[in-house]
Amino acid sequence: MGKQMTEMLKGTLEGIVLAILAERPAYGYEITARLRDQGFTDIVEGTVYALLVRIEQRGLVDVAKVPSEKGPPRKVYSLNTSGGESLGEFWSTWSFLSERIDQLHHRIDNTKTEGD
Amino acid sequence: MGKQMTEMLKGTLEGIVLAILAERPAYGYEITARLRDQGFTDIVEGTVYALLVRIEQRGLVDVAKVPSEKGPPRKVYSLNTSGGESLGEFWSTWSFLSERIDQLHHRIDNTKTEGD
DNA sequence: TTCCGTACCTAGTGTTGCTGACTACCACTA
DNA sequence: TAGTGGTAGTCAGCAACACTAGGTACGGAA
Repeated sequence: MGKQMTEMLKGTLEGIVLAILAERPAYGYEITARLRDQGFTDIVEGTVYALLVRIEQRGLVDVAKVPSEKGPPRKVYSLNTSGGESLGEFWSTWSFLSERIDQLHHRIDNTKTEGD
Repeated sequence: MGKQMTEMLKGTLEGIVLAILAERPAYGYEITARLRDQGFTDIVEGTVYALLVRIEQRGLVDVAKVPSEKGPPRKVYSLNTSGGESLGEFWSTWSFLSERIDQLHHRIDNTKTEGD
């Protein structure tokens, strides 16, 4: 997907992962797989794990170790109250940015169309 | 606006500035002012100038020095063909990301509402 | 035993926006 | 003359974050 996507994910990937956890608890390997299913094919595990460490240290998630039949124990993350608030802030920041960028997009379309 | 916005602007601010230049050519100080008018109150001049240097080095803009009555000469930037293409890539990357995040947002709303 | 899929972790790198300065030009004022 | 404020651009250093490119560990299949 390229460099542009990489840069654009900064700041949004955390929100995306929080949102995924808001749907239901999940562990790192699973989150990576879900991201890939949703089209973020280039996201690598290392990125997700580092992100999970960060949000755990900030206390946005609760962690439970669950044994797996197919490998090492899973660290299942679930969004707690603090994480829910953080997700709320993410949505408002995202909305702010999203609205302004969409405004720009439409203004430029008009500029092109009207040639003014 | 906080740290979250700072991170989220990484990767999008360049596209925003390209979009502003697509409306009409502008110089750094003016771009900063326009950004502030549009609600990006915390964006500082240094950030914009550094960004302009980058996109100039990548050949996305043409530059013209125009004397100013009120200070040093202005560097007026205008989007060239290459910049237009880059802006196009920005829109497609943005659309991709935007769609997926909005999908997540709606899914979570449904999760909350239906409580399932 | 070796390989593969699962599951997690880490050191180092590059890009980017911010902080907090600075230079330079001009007009106005004490 | 010196000082102030608005305009216009530049720079060094910092923090945050996604990526690169590895690594460990477990279990089952070849």
